[in-house]
Amino acid sequence: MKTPRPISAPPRKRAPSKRALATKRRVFDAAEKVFAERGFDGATIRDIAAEAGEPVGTIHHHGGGKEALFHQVVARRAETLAQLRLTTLEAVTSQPDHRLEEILSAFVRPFFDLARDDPRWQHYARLVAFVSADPRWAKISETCFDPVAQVFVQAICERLPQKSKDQVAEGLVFTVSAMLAVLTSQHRFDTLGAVPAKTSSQMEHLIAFAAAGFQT
Amino acid sequence: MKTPRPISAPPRKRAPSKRALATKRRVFDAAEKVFAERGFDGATIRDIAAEAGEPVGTIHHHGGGKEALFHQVVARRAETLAQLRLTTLEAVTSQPDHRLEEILSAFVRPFFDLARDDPRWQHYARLVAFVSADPRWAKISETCFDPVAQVFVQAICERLPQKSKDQVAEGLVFTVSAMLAVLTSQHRFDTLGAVPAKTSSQMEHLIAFAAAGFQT
DNA sequence: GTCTATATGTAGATAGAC
DNA sequence: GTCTATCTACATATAGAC
Repeated sequence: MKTPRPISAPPRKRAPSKRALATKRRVFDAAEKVFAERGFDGATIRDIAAEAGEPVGTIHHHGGGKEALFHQVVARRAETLAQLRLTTLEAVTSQPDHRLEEILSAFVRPFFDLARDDPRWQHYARLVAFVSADPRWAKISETCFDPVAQVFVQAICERLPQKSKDQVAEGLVFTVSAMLAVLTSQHRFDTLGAVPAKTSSQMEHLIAFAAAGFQT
Repeated sequence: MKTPRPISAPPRKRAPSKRALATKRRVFDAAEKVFAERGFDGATIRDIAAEAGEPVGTIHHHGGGKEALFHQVVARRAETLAQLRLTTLEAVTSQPDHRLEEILSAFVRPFFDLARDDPRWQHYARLVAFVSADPRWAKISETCFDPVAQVFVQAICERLPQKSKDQVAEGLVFTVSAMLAVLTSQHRFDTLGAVPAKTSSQMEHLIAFAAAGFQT
């Protein structure tokens, strides 16, 4: 049972100061970058501390241990991404004659747009790729990303009534895999293709590729 | 300059005994499994030793250090996979009216077939997924997998003359990403779809999906 | 909240007996 | 080739001064 806190008594936990919040943000940004570059096991608290310009103890204080820090860093931007995807989808599906490409774009494009200019979102994309690939983090995926994916599966099903939910889910997994490759594995394209490609056009190509695949 | 070894002098390196070769194979199989489950940084020499049922020193003796061991384990099965893909492709392109699906199948199917019954090839698939995703191992990908991928890019280009090499390379990266997802991330499909899907049908769906994407 | 110092465990690697 | 014992380094985590 929760006991309400008397107005005059000292709060159990004071609101953090502006300075403390700024420190925490620096710690999280640094963790995001280091985890993205080296993965969970390859990253060390000391690397993160050096990147943040903070002593090692501070990382533990704000992160609550390596694994808790990892969880929090992944969850931190998930809500922003989810909202952006859902409002974009809403704008599409409110049109009676919307196209499949627009639905897929609502899923893929927000992530590209965020990552295009902000290096922190580029780090986050790499982090998401790690989380998606490793069964060890399946629980994080389920809470942070699957609910929105389910909404998109539903939207695609309504647009393609002849397809089963399983077929659509399958196609979305294909699409997400390719999306993460574009966001995080530029080197793969550069070694196979003739000229280095631009991410923005890759995104358009991916949407067209996937739309054709879904409609098979 | 190489000095030829006189027939009567002792060789610099004796041929390994049958027993030594068997030990080495056990070490590599164990390393393959542990690296696949935990990634390079998450795996430890001691885990590998325990899995192989060998003392720690033996792992170093046959592997030559953690990173060298990793390289060797990835390279070990690459040649088998490459040959199987190339001969399958050969059989397809020797037919004058072959279909795009058959080319893609020649790339995707051998890996599925090997992994279907042999757990060691399943481990290897996970390992390849790790290697493909991490820029840190880009050099390994370039030597082990890119040459064959180039051949397939060429074959697809000849089948789709209206497409540029870059477009085809892009599509193949999309396809490889999705293929590795099917081979290694069954949990992704299970949480999104309604019923757990079978890998073999997923492979067929992937080929159809990708073929439609290429022909857009 | 911040920082220093330290406790405790375990990593990769090797030397040398067998 | 195989195995035991050990070296050295660095990991996470925490205790306690400020």
